[in-house]
Amino acid sequence: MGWSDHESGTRRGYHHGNLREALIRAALELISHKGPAGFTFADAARAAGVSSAAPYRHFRDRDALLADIARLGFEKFEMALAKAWANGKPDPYRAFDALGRAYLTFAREEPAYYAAMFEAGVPQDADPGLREAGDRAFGVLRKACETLCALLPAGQRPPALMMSLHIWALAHGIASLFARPDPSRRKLPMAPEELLEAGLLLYLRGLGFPDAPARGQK
Amino acid sequence: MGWSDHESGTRRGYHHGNLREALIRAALELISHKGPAGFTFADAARAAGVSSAAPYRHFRDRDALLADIARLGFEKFEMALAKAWANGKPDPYRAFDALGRAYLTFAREEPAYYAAMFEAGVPQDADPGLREAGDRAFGVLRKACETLCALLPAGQRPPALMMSLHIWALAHGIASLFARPDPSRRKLPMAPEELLEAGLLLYLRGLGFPDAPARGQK
DNA sequence: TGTACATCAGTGAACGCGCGTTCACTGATGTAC
DNA sequence: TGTACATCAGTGAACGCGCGTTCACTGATGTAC
Repeated sequence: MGWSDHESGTRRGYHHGNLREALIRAALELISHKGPAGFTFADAARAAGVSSAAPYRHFRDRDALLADIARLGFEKFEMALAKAWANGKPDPYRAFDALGRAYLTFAREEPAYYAAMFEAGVPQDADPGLREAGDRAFGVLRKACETLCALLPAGQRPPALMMSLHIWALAHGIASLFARPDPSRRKLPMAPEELLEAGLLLYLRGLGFPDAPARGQK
Repeated sequence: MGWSDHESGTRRGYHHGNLREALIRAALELISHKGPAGFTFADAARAAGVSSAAPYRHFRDRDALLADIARLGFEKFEMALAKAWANGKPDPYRAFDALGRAYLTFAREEPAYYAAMFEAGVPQDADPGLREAGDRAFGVLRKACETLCALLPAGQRPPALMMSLHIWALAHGIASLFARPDPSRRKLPMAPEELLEAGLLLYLRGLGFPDAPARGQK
């Protein structure tokens, strides 16, 4: 033990220097291996290389740590979705497709964040800013739906809020049933991304959007 | 304690007589209040009014109890879905709508079963028959999709498997995001049932099914 | 119908364990002068 | 530049608690004869 790198999250001397972040990283690691219910405050302290009393300097209790992880997760999620959406570039349909893929990629590559955000049962008001962070992430999806809706002739535009809730539910359903690295997930005869893409395509068609081959002709 | 009713799950004398069922009921009660992670074997024993060693006569451990609950849940779920589908009566569209409603009703009214089935992380092979029970429940959905697909002209029929996976994901997404009695659920500007119904309608339209008003004319 | 006996499904005491939490403490850091 | 001091972020020992699990046991039930 002893002296070691600041960024790795391990000890640096008597003062850790970065314990808050180290605890979060340790908790993420534990959650991704054992589920959100399968980690304890003591576990996180041990993994960070500090005594079991040290975490209390940074978090009121285990729930506060989980809520913080959920909030951070929504912030990262928002960034990932916004990057994929890319303000609707190169065109709204392609950007929308990328958004869907980004959703599943996040769920698969950040299962610990995803679990803290959606499955750990963290109350929405557990952390000031948790709900806001969640709303901002959802906002990216909603903005994308608004942009798409605006492509339809006025009078044929569906409510963007309803549309974004449908998309969110479909993506979340696919992510939690089929795209999680978890022993309880279901097997699938196709990639989750393909399933989502096909679902989005059909849903958009139902809303009156032109089919993909027809888009180029516009 | 002493003598009491057999069916209520409480004691009847030295021998409980119905302990296995009583433990399951106690666990369901605990899960619905504290989540699948929030109950212990000892809790269940206490709630059933027996010593903490008694459950070992009926279940290998906590996980075996949870797996049994998940299996029972899938069996009840299958029955609820099959009843709603009613073999496609009075007509496939109406039956399909009822199926969607039944999905959300189950998730809302049996949150403990639903959590054990989908959120407790119970491995698919934890219990002989767990996967089979899940497959049978899914089978109802798939059968309904096949029936609907058969209404379309040959050559325009989507793969029923893909269709049923989309429906399942959408229903599960709505159920777990919006329809659970849980402090972490999101608020919604409409009833989950309406959201699902609208989503199904749009999805079916995307697949080429005629709109609802047009169906009566067929 | 009665008796002996096997089996079953409970008891309750005990154990080790790890968690959450508190506490007085102490080493390290930053700052006023 | 040095010194005194306040503050911060850790330690480690201790505690009570409840869980999981085992064990010898015992009361109740069912059955053979």
